[in-house]
Amino acid sequence: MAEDPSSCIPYRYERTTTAALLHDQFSDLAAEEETEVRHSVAGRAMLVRSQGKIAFVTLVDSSGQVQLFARAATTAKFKEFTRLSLGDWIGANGKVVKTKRGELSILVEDWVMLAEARLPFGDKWRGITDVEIRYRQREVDLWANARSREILQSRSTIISETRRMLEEEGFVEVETPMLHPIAGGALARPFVTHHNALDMDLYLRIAPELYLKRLVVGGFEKVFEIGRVFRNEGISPRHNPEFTILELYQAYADYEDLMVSMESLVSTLARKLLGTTRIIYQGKEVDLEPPWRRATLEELVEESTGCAFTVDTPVTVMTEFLRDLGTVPESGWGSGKLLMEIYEKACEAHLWGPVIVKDFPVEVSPLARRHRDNQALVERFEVVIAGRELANAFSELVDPDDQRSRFEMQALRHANGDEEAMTVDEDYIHALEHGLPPTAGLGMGMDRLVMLLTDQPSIRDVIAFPTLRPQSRATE
RNA sequence: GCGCCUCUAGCUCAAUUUGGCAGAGCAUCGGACUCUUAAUCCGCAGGUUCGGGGUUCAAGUCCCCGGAGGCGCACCA
Repeated sequence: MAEDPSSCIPYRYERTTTAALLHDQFSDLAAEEETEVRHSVAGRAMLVRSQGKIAFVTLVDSSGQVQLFARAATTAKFKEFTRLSLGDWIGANGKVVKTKRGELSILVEDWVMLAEARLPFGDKWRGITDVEIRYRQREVDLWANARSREILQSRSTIISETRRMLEEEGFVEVETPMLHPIAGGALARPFVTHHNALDMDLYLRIAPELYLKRLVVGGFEKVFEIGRVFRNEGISPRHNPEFTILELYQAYADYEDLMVSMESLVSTLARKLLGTTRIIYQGKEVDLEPPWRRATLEELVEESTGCAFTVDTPVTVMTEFLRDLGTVPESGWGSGKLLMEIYEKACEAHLWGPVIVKDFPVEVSPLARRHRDNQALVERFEVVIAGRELANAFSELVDPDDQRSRFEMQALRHANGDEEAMTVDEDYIHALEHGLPPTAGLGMGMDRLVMLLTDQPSIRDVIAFPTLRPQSRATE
């Protein structure tokens, strides 16, 4: 039997405190004061300052950092201690003291190597900035750059707080299939995979929407799911092929109810995370304090273009206008799609928000219920913050016949080459025939919410392992 | 997919508008140092300047081809 080469590394280490706890408990210690309190800490040696017969190491753990103070006379394996590399994991034990300069420290008596960092970790002051390393070797980025850790920590907090708040409101968290026989619930190109035993193609889900509403049919009056969805589209600072979505459905409610829910959810998260609703995103202030501005899509289009376009505006007029904006409309686009395009081209990016944009054309909303006052529109709203769509919600379409004709319209487009269009989902229509009560539903991109609340310009910074082009052999 | 920009030591970056011996800080390695905070000081070592071709007496620098990445546009959340 070969000997375990890491036999000098212990299998466990019993630490008695963390960096943050030490600072909490011993902040009023005077400089040069030595306590009799003994503690064990563990973490990574980030800086080593060796000075002859004494040495200092800055130890970093997930809570923060604390200094280790070693003396040749009293510290075990002192010589080895002074030769620690940046990044080595160690456990150290000793009394809690403050140095002459007033730095809280563990006066190390005994310590043990927990893992060696064999590979270099970059500039100790500037960390790592090369995106190749930052994203491809995320473990290096995470410990070289404290901010990267903080962002992922915030992501975790945002998602768990969201979950907690929804549960408090009586929502039940559920899980629905990731593998769909029909990719539905959103307008997007899916990833295709194959099931061997059934010999059938399956699609990675582009949205959990249809299954969640089937659960409402089944009697779950308030459900939500926080999970990954997959869309086979380009990669950009705001798009990752897999991203995390929150979807929730509430029976007996309409889209007006969800506007209030959104305001409350997002502003509460901001207060929890940042202590304020007045946040800074990329140098500009956004005030998330409710109520948010509410305006219809048509109002906003008029505001930014000066033209009172509606779904009743002749197709030729809007086509002409879009051409002037530099967009070539496709032949199948009706007035609703054209209006939506004008909004997205001329309007959305300029809305700093938060703005609740409401009442969309029925043509671009195949799953939303018709507006109670205008049959050409649907009761749908999007939340726009910092020029980006953060959430999309509507009063759900509950009528199976209307749903079928909407699906058929989509299927026609799909047949004409629009790969993002839906196809007819008979199982879903069947479910609606069992009766979906009045229901409101919402989808929110959690990654974008994290970007907003952590002031990050790129979605890659809020995802631990973002999708990257495979590394080519040429660079290896 | 199209446009703009970037690539130099392990890391972070220099290398004059107008080509002239490829450098610094940190990290590594050797040494000094009993209160440091990116410790300091002395010393050693460290390079296919992304790859290939061209112009030139001379190319990191100029030109062409290719590669990798970033940003913007487009689709979406």
